[in-house]
Amino acid sequence: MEKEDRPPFETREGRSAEFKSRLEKLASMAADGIDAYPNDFKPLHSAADINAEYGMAAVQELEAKGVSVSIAGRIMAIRDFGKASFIQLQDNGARLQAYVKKDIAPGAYDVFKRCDMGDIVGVTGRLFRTKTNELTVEVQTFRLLAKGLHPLPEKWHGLTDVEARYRQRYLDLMVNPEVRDVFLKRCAIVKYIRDFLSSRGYIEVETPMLQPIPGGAAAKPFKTFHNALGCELYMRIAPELYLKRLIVSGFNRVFEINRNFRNEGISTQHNPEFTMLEFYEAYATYEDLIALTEEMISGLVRHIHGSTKINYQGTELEFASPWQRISVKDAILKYSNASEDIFGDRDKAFAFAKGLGLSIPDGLSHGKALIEIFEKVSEPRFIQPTFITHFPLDVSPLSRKNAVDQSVVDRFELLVMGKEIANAFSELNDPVDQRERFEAQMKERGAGDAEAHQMDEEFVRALEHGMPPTAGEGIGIDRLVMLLTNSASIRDVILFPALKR
RNA sequence: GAGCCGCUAGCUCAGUCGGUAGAGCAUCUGCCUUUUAAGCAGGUGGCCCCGGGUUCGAGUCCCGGGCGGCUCACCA
Repeated sequence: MEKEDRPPFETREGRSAEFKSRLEKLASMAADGIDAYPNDFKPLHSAADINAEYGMAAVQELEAKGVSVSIAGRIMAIRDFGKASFIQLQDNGARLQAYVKKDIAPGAYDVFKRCDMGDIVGVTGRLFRTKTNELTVEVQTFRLLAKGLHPLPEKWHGLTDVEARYRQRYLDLMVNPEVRDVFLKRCAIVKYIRDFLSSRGYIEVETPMLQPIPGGAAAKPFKTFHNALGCELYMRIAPELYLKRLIVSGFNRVFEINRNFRNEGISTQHNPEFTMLEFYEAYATYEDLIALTEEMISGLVRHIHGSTKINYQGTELEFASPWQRISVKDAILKYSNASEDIFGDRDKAFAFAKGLGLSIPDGLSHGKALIEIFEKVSEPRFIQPTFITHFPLDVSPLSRKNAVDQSVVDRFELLVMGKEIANAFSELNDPVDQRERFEAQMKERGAGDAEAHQMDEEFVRALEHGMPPTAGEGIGIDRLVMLLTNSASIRDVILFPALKR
């Protein structure tokens, strides 16, 4: 909409009575020469520090010391007594009460009377304890630092409308402390992982998000266009092929924590952009990564929860290692009445899959059919952390073949609550084999599999320069955070999840 | 993409059988100088998501659409 089409700011439709009343207070203060948005107030203390230092201090101790503080924060509650008021200030997630009395600081009181819930203010004064023993600042000076024009969500119920919480996440974070906690935990989780890998000699890198050929996973990409280059580019679906180029380059251990983009469905488990950790270690195998994964994640769970046991949506999960291991084949045999010959005979696999009610296109590869069967009969059964190993060759075009059974690869997926948390394999570093795998993928692409991997000549060329034997792994950070914060939806661990409009 | 559910005041929610649209909090006015969802009295505030239809009359019934949630499908 053009500016001219809009009614003036003050009278714009949809503005609440509160909004207008606050604008009037702004005007009244402007008339008195009070700046509603000054930037020269420097708080010397934080609410958290004051609580930590004096939260336990006795009344006599406070009075003897005469502790003066200056803090800033958002007014979250006002209890007004006419000529004195208690206000709750929220500062960086911590709260501290302040007491504003007319006779102590008449000027301050005059400004305060034109402040509202949600305004950000700065106060100075001495600490004391109220009758009910609450640590409180007796306000000597009071300044408005930023006027809020909208009322806060209701103080008791908070903001519960899910859509409003996602669209106006700042309000959600402001008034729902448990939401703030989720994102603080997310930060701690990512930091732990960074520190863990860094301490093992991994270097953190950033590789392209805009890629000419989207590779490293099977997924539908977002397409975009670069004007100056005059070419189509894709938002990455995985960083894998670039990280392996770095292993070729001589960085023996690299990792990246960053966004991937997949143009697919949205659900409680899927957001179009999501955060992935990928790490690659030269001279390691997928077996080494099993050990590393157990150590990293069980350590992480202990770090975040103080124990390796967590409760996720009513289910007890035990992360103390070692975790269960089972091959795709054994998992199918264990949880279905499949006969062993479905693994050697494509037609039998298809017949069995159809018997399960799976609709699989005729062109599908044998291995893909087996994975469909696995996902249907076995995957949901793995609640406790479990490594699923030895995936079919043709669903793993970037993995190294198993030395004993050439129909499977040296790969594992980590399942928790029946959901994939990690995916790792010994990397394919034979450029001839890699080219053949890509060619096989292109054939499947031609047969109608839009997610089959594309040929990436530049990547093969890098392998042709020699990549050391390497193992690599990807861990979905959002899903890991969901587990560790007991979140049912991925949107609860993403600050601004994808929404329409 | 399909099925189910939701959308009413700034927020949280009622709204019966189709008959003048409600409460609590917030806000405004008055009283109140130790409150803890402070209290008391009084007031303001509505595109009932949007568009059609049925009806004397629609927040309510019917049809279509929008946005969101959950489940399923796809995917990590």
